[in-house]
Amino acid sequence: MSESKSTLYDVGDGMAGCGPIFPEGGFEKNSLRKQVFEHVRGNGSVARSDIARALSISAGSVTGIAAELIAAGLIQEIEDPDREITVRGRPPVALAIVPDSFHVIGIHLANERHSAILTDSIGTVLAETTHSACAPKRPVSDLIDEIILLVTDLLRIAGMALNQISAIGIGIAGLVDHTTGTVAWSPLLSEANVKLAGTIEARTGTPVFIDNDANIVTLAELWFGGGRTNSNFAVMTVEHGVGMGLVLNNRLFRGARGMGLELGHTKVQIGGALCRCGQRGCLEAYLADYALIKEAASALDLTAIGTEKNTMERLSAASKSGDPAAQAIFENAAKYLILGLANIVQLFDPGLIIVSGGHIRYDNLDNIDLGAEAHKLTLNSNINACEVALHAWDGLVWARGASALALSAATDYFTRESR
Amino acid sequence: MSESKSTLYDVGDGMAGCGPIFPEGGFEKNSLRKQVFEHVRGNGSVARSDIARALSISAGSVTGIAAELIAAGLIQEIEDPDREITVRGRPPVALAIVPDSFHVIGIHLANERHSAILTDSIGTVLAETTHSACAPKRPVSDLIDEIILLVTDLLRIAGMALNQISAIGIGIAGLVDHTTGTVAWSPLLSEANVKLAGTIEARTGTPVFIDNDANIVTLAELWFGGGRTNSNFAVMTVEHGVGMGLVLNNRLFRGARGMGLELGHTKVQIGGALCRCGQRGCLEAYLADYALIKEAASALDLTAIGTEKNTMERLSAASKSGDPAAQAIFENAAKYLILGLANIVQLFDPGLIIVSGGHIRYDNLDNIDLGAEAHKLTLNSNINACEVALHAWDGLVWARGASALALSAATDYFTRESR
DNA sequence: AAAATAAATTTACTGTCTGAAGTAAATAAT
DNA sequence: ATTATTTACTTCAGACAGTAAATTTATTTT
Repeated sequence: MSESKSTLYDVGDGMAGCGPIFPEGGFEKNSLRKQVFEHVRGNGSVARSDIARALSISAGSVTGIAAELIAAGLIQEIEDPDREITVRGRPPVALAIVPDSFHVIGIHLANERHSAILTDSIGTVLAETTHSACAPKRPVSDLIDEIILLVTDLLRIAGMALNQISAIGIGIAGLVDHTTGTVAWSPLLSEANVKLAGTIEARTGTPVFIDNDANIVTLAELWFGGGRTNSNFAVMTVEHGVGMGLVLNNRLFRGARGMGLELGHTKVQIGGALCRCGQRGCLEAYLADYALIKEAASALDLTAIGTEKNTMERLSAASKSGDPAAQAIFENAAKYLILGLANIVQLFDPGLIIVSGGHIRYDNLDNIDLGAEAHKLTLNSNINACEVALHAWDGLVWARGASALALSAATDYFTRESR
Repeated sequence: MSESKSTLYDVGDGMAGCGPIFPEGGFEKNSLRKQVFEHVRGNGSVARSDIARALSISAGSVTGIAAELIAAGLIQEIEDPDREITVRGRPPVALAIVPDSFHVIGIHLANERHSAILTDSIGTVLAETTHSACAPKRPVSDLIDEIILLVTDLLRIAGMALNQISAIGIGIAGLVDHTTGTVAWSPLLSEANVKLAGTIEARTGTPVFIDNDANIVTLAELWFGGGRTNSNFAVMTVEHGVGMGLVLNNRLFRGARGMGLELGHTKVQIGGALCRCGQRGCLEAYLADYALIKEAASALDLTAIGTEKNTMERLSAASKSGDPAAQAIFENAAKYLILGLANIVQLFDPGLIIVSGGHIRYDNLDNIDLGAEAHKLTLNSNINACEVALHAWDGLVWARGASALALSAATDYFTRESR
């Protein structure tokens, strides 16, 4: 029975390349062109012979595909930076992504503020901007104007034009159908079933892809975070609400009908605490920021002063300075966090759960071995315990995740068959 | 917002063919050979031109593939049974599976009795047998002897030899890793981490595939039950324990590491009722047969007389004849059943949940609109309500599901590329 | 009998990938 | 210095899956 542990990742992983690193000989049905491109991107710089070995394909194929990708301006031969150990034989020639072969934009739309970044083809952020957004529940046309403003601003900062952008990824809170590009419902919109992707696509002439909050955080982990080296992992987000995302086989799992994975609204108590969704016993009602604030309002005198973030900070400070009521609130929340983790393990059995979000800055979670605690609540016949990691991102997570959405689409486009 | 409903399926669906029916133009990456074979099997009898249209492939490919499959003895041209409406043009020639092109065996191993069936390539049961099994926790060698006995018996009844069997599927309670063919833990075995598939394979010289209880019930639904026409559905089983299975895109979902989907041990109450797994608050502890029997023992005088099945029948009879304590027990269980359904909807959002098991014969569940009740416990922004169906199978479900496991493997083998 | 129609087959062709043979560029041994 | 060895890369014929279009086949309608 292996050990479980909680670790706190730094932002970024300091590794070469970006994007998921596919395990050796992954049984992808993808075209070799895409596999080779992704392998180069994932590893930073690799020789043709390494690619052939890693992907178990013939050397001849690699030569041909590399030639095509070089001709298309997507990859290039480089001087191998870390090459000293001279062995016999013809020295390998390292291949690397041409960073400015294409560019994408990632946008996050939220209640208080929108953020957007512009990245090159390896995900390096070339420009970023944040606009405050205070009007909740606006009509679509207003939101579209805000998006266009973000894009214009970003392009101005980067000194680029719209036609240099290959794809735009958008993350938005609510129920989003990624495949159709529709927002079924969002706290930001007064209308329902909005074909947001299509509209922005028409306005910008650029392919647009949208997904919900939890999925883009998960994509951020897969492309730039602790999930890069894991083929299978879950992400649990604790913020204003509670969400989750799942990566299976290096791919974002979107469930049967694109919805689902609403961990925050699974019931953990019959007739339990009242949730903002109007029902009782939702996990969120015991764990999310708004639930803690509600408790804080009755237990302490932190009544409705300042923003949610501000209140959480004060509650956290009170807890850390020894206030028993504040401590009790966090302790109770931790219990339900562990219960949520245990249920994820029981249902999905991922090897790793990344707990992501600003929340974890407040609780004293570093003192708790979340993995071990969750393991206590799962069938002990579950031989391989699940690792639990905490990951405190900065405010750009969502925009980065959204850019991953765009990067992935652009990759598909540029490496598609029979060009 | 669409209506939700509960329906009670009859055993079998009375449709032609067997196996999942893939929706038109499904984006399978499978070889055309397999797609064509599965389309013919799923539809009973189809013309070449229909296949080409349904799968969006060229008529030429169908001709070639059909020729190969006919040469291999897998399919044949038949007189179209229901063909009267004569239209202009060359009449289509119907293709159908050759039923005795290959045969498989499906075995279910359980505490009280083992069952096994022998089927042809379209899943028609040619022979069945049931052996009582009373020794719990035996060493592997004993279980293997029992399996060999089942197989020998079955072959004798069918008048066939082992070398005429293309694959054997085995379903067993416990934690099973389908990919490696290992039983990590089972209530039937005194040992752990048993390489059961490999051992039986060596003994019989036939490919063997194993999976757990819940997955083979799900396979039975996918191949022979109400799930055939649904690409995405979940199965919830309520028996001695509570389990679930999930079909995504016509394929059994086995999660990240082959384990998972342990719905019965997700926690629905912190510090709740004691479960047989030793923990508190598991869904199973409120819903499974053993939990109800435990309650019945204290509320009524049904103390430990007779088998579990017997006790459940008496409890059910008491409830139906108006005993308030018995009724209260079932009412409480129904609440947790609905909670379980709601959590499945919230996490997986399948279009259909099939509640499968003998349990549903006892409760008065036909009076409850489970779909509507579960929908009350989910986010109402979940636009498409989930249908809930009850399916009372006979005792051969598991053996049928196990045979589907074998059928699917045999199909892969016979339709594989470059034979 | 001829025209129309639909099904099935044949044929030429495309794109992807492999395997084997050959070329290039370095180090090691003599 | 020359030759052998080793490894990286390239070239090319060919297998294979699949398509699209022309052709043949079988039937009904006129």
